[in-house]
Amino acid sequence: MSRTRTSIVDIARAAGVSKSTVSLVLQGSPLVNEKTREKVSGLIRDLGYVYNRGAANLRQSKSKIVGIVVNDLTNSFFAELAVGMDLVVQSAGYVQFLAHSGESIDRQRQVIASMRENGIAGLILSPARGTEANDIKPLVESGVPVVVVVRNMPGAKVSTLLSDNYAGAKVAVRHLIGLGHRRIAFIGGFLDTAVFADRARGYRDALVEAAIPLDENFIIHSAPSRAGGVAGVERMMTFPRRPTAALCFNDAVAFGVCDGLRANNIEPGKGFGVIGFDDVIEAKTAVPALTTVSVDPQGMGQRAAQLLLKQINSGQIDQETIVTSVRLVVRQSCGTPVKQAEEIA
Amino acid sequence: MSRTRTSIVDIARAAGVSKSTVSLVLQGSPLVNEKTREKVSGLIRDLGYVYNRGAANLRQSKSKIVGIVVNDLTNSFFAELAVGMDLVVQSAGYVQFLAHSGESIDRQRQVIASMRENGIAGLILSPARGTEANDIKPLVESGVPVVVVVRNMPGAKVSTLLSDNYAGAKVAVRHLIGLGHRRIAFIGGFLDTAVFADRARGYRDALVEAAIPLDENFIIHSAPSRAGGVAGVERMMTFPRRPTAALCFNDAVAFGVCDGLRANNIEPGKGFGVIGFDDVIEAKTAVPALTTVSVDPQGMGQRAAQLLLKQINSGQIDQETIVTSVRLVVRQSCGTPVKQAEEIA
DNA sequence: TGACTAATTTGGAACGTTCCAATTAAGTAG
DNA sequence: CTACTTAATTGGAACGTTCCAAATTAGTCA
Repeated sequence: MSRTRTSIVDIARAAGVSKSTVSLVLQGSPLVNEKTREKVSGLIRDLGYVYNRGAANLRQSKSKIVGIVVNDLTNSFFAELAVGMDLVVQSAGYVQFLAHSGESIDRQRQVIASMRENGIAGLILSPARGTEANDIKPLVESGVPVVVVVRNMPGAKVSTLLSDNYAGAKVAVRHLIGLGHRRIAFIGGFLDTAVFADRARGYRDALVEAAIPLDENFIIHSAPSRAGGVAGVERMMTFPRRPTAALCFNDAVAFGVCDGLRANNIEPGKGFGVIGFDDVIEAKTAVPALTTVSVDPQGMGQRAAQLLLKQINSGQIDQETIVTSVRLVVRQSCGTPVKQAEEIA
Repeated sequence: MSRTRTSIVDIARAAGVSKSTVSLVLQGSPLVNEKTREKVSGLIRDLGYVYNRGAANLRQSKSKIVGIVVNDLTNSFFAELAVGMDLVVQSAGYVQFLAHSGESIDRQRQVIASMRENGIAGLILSPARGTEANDIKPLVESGVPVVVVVRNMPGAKVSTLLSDNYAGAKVAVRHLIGLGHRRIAFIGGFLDTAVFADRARGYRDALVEAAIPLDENFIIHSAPSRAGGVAGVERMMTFPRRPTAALCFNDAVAFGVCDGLRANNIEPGKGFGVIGFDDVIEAKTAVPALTTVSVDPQGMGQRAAQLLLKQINSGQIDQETIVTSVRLVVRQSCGTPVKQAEEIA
């Protein structure tokens, strides 16, 4: 029950050696004699010493901490994204501050400031809606590498990791067209985001490509959540000539759409084709299993973290934009046979 | 593009004042003259000074960082739990290290060690399966307050926040019995957890209470996930005399059970009653809306964080165990009318 | 043995704060 | 003007590391 935690000099004193030597041992330096190393290591164990990384950080003015701010942790897409980051960050010997902005810009600003005070070596940001380049400008200018994921932030001098939303939407709609659908809706998503714009563009272009006239009513925006999907179906049901299939903004919306359809006695996959976007874990086990554009959130999180760590370690903060490719995973929510192999986009 | 970040002495020099004064300003001390305060504050803004909390922590040997380790962030129950904690932790001016153990004890041990080196003021742990009191003993003994949530850890000298799993299961089963069900299954969960034990006990006792003979086969354990729910139904379908309703280990399992039922052409809520546990966000919007035992994960996270902060601030680490009450939220997955009000347990 | 090289070890200074005791400045009462 | 109180300000030590230049010890060769 020692009141004050034992430090490097306590170890030094106990070992009859200088604090510098203990420090060398801690760093695994080859300069220290095998005998003394053993003695010191033993004492470190016995005295229950715990390294004070804060002190080290101060001295070296660098840290082994990265910040991660995610707009919505309760959305499994982002949760998985975070888990992917967690994985590589931990394994690289770093820890994360991981915070949830809840789509609040204020909150996001606050938490980034707080992380900055605590000395992060880098930041991964999945920005809240409406985030501007200015919001992270001071951080960026102070030389801390920043990686923006999922949503892009025009004007920000940072690296960005996006999924190929345009291509994904396009291939999904093509798939529906290939199955004979002509009246295809696009459901969910806020129109003020770049992600929405890209996916909607892919949707439109695929229709144009097949010479299918575009009905702007068929683009139904709503919250990008399960509830939003249900709401979208409600709206859709009021149309005189209803769509026969829908590409959904994301998987959450797609699940909501399935729920909504059932509430209207339409069985998803039978009377109506549903395609999601993201491929969250549940997409595979849901009934019907969801045909969706796989973004591999966990993999994306990993790549983002790797990108950040690369920049941290190299001291090089170049601003590359990486667009990761996506693939359509065909399952059962469009009524296609179960046995069909997963197709590559 | 200054290479070295500006510090308190830079401000002091610029203001023609001593670093001590600047420090006082930073702390909002009433001792400093209004004029100098203004001058200093102005320079702090202009020079883009950012407070180095690490240095302060070193001096004061305390920190404004708490650690949170969660066993599975991809499970929305835990994600919401984390969000609740995030909320109160941030608002109290703290930041969190938030990590995902993925049910790996090794990982958990590692990450806790790492957090310790980085100097956390307290830890909230939702332990990985099989965690032992020993795993956090050194931390606890060094005087860092620890709050364990959701799963309890016998033998650990820490505060614990649990939901009333026993009562929740009991009231749920009573509800099913009240609806006329006699053959009721309990699906999902690993049998080596205390949570499982408590819920199963509630299940059993409710049956006993109604003088319904217990069929041990009806306790079907499987992974506490959506996939586990599907698997549970598969098993159940092989029984000669099948249950007519099920209490599920958690909502994820319940959703899986619904999926599995549909795959067998049974409509949940019509031919079969389903009750979940937790009341995650999606429970309300799913179709059928899930009748479930509401644990209010977000609220629970908040309470856990409050408990921790209380201990941090008071320096008092008493080990209280709080069992939060739960309530049955009746929705549509047992076929009860939509209009029925939510009942209090 | 002496001189030289290689292998270890070691004092401080430094990182950016806080905090205490002490100093200086400004009022105030006699 | 002195003595005293109150208001502001300040230097320096301390927190636990790292890092550098320098010192010590051991080893080797002639």
